[in-house]
Amino acid sequence: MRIGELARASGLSVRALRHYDEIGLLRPAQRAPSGYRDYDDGDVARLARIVALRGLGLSLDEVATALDGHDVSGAVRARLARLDEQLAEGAALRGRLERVLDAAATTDDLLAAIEGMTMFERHYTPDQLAQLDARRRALGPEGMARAEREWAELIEAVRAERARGTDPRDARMQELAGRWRTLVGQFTGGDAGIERSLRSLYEAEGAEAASRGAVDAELLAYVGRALAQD
Amino acid sequence: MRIGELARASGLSVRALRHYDEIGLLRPAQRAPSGYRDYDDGDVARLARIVALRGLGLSLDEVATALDGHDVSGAVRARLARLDEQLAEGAALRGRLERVLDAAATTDDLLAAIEGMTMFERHYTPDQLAQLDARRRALGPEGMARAEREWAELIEAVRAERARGTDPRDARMQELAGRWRTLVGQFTGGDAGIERSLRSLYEAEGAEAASRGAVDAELLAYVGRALAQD
DNA sequence: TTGCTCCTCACGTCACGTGAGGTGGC
DNA sequence: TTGCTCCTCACGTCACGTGAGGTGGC
Repeated sequence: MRIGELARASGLSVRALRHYDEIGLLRPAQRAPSGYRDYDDGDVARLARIVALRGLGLSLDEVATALDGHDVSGAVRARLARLDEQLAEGAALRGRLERVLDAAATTDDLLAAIEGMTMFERHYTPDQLAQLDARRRALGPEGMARAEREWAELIEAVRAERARGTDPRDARMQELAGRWRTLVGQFTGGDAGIERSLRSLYEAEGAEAASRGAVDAELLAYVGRALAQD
Repeated sequence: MRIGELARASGLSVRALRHYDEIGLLRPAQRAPSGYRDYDDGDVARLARIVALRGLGLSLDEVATALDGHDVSGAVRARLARLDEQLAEGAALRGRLERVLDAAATTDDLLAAIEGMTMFERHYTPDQLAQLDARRRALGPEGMARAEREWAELIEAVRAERARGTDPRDARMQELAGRWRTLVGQFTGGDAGIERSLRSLYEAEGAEAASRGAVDAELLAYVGRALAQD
């Protein structure tokens, strides 16, 4: 059997068969005096196994090892384990892509969202990220929009008091500090680990970057003084 | 900012940054007289976006196009579509791997199962494969074991009648032909498309290969004559 | 002068695809 | 002699890792 015939029969390219020869995976039984490769029945049978194992996503190296060492089922099990990892990673990435597209209308928003997400992922553990995500989903789109509005109003109100020079111990500021605590609690869900990660995020990245420009270090310090009054 | 510093800050390797320079993705703003790369704030900002988009699984080419053409969200959407395809393929492969491992105890069984599956996949459409799979799952493990036993007994009985020279029109063979029809019907579920695919499988691959050695062409012809009696 | 950081080649990776240039078989 | 099939190099792919051999900066 010549190489073109075997290629047609197997659905592989002639180049692929030459490659298998080069790396020693499938050496034809003979060479004609002209130099033509001559495959026999044993070669055809071996190729069938090669094609089968390749179809399961094994590398040529793994195929060679499996066929020669006869631990095919070990190789298949290893492949399954690897595939499961890949699928898990793929699913995680899919979630990220969808969240990014959800969060962003413009290109700048989108890049900001990606960068924010990356920053987030540096400071929260995968478990914590899953918790936060679950809480967001529980809120639903209107719930999230409401939370964002509440934060924006609260920050605006604090900024105004600060501009007026209100003392942090003043009753008006104490009321705002109470609302602040409630909203933070809504975010952390009262989880101590998430609180710690949140603090580390603000310390490492700075208030502006961590809040995506919503607050600055001075404003946060002012709120901090009001919170410290209780 | 020199290259080592930027590498530490970004978490990339020095080599990767040089590579980005080589392909024009991130050219440092300046070179020191010594030839040292000198990155400025703009470079750092661009790198942040590069890292962000790479983290979503875009190729460097796509990252460059997205950043220069400003269609980042298009690129992200395209990536999501590609990822969905990959995940679907991965899920299909996972199913194949599990079925293969389920079906096979020894290495030879396993290779036979893979080759049989590949042959199957050449003759049935994906929809038909899904139907067959659903029917198998509905049967459950005991159901499948029973069906296999029934086939084995039936084939043995037919072989015995043939060896004795029984006429296909004989009542004993007519009874066996009836059981044969029932079992085939159980497999095809009465679906005409699957019947056609089954026929094409046997014609193209031959009775022995198609039945994985359970029957040969002569036995099948003998049963065919009995079935033709009605 | 000694470490440290930087520089430019340039090969290797994986499984082939794609020519280029040449020869055997009917 | 003419197509067809085959042959052997050898480069290109993707995103770098990994030396080799050499030089600037404190």
